[in-house]
Amino acid sequence: MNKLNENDCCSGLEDLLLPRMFKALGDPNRVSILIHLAECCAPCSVSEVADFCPVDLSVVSRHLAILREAGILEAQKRGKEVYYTVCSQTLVDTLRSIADAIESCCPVDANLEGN
Amino acid sequence: MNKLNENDCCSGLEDLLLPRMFKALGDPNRVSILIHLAECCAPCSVSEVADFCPVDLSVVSRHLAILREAGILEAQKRGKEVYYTVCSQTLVDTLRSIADAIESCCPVDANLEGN
DNA sequence: AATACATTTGCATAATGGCACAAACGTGAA
DNA sequence: TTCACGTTTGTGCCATTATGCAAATGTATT
Repeated sequence: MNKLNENDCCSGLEDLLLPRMFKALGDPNRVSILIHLAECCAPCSVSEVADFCPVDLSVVSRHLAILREAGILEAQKRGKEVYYTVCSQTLVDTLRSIADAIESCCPVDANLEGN
Repeated sequence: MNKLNENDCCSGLEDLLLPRMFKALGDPNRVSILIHLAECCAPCSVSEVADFCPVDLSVVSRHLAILREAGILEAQKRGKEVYYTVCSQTLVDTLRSIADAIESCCPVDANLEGN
């Protein structure tokens, strides 16, 4: 009858579920930018990304910055242009770590059958 | 030199990166609610969750509804109370699917070494 | 039916976020 | 230096959202 058994199995979750990262992925335009960059498989400049986005170039620039600050994208300046790429390894590792933490905490999906 | 090789490797990403889900995880209070429910490992009523949240009970009720509509939580009514639990299996599967899709698209983290 | 309790919903307010436009900044070339 | 180009930043507008409080709803008990 341990109704509130606060085990610390999900201790890592607090460090993984960073609102900044999810906030960055909470906007449709940013998601489509991310997908575009992932499909591109090559660094894209701000202007190139903007060609695929229905919003102003300045807005795209801000979206890219938000994704970069969230650790989802990486930026590299080459001359006048700034090229963005997906931090795929970081992103993949983070997502899997979150999945592992949740799984280890709530093993068999012990959902609403209790009590 | 295929600068814009639009391969469809990440085709599944569009169906996985749903803004509603990430928007739900983009709020600090909702994240802490989720972590609390995960640590609880047992269904929690709205009032129980509210005891751990600095905001009003009505706000907690709304947060729980948002997480439920995002497919992150599950609700079950028992008498006067509503018990929430984490849809851990769904959540874990979704996160791993996203990770797999990104990984298969951008294999070795082919980041900023191109060109 | 009347009451008590848990939750949800209506409403107003303050904060945040996305957007376009214009101006500023940085960089390379003439 | 002057210029053109790519990007970022300032600003204002509008939509969305988080919040608290009060009222309404639902549910079991008396």
